[in-house]
Amino acid sequence: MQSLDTTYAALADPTRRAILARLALGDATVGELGAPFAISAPAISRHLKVLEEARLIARTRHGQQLVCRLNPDGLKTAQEWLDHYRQFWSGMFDRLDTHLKQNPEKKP
Amino acid sequence: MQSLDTTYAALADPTRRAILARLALGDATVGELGAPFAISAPAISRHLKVLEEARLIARTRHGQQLVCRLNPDGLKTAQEWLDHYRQFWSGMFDRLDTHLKQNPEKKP
DNA sequence: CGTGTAATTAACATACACGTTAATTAACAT
DNA sequence: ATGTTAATTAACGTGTATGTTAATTACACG
Repeated sequence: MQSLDTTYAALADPTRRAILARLALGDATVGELGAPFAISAPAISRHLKVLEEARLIARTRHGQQLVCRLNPDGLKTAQEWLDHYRQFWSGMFDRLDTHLKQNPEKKP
Repeated sequence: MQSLDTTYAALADPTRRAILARLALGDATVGELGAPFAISAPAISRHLKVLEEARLIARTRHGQQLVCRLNPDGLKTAQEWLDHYRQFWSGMFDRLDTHLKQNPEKKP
């Protein structure tokens, strides 16, 4: 995948965002990532699968353990879409500001 | 609301992103927004409600019609969270780059 | 006041998201 | 081989998301 759908859907879950926040501090195994949460290992495994399919993380085997690492690809996708509209909104504010300065003290 | 959950969940739906893209071109009524889509008016209405609760749009009555307008609040929320991690990832790439330059031509 | 148009809410069907426990695969140790 | 640990897949329950059609509210107009 890696569509915007899967990326934003992945980010919509607080557990998955917490996992990403943890990974921002450094790579971690699946077990380490799941430890802070009060949910079962299979639940964590599915969250990681969602994050992987959204290209937000990547996993590599290290002997018996799977080490997880952040992957910028997915976030870049999400951010590029947002940036497109941020630019528009900046323009919108500028025009509003200009308009108010040109038509001061006027009642609607 | 206006939590990250609701914001990203709102962005995860392609119909809602298309509505936002349309609104970036200018304000529009509910009817105008729904016209391009092959889904019923109630479905559009619920999409707009989701976008409104995520603070991605705002609606105001204009006589018989409801005019929809983009609202930067929700997107700012989403973008601030992403920006936090973009900074981290930039750092990650810089460190990787530095490492490769300091240890050139070395096999893993 | 009655009629038409814009939009929402109500009631319902169906699919997917997220959690559980139990069973399975993979890697390592004895 | 046997057992242990790490992690996933299988099977299932339940709530929420998304769509439908039918009914309802809000406004405008003659």
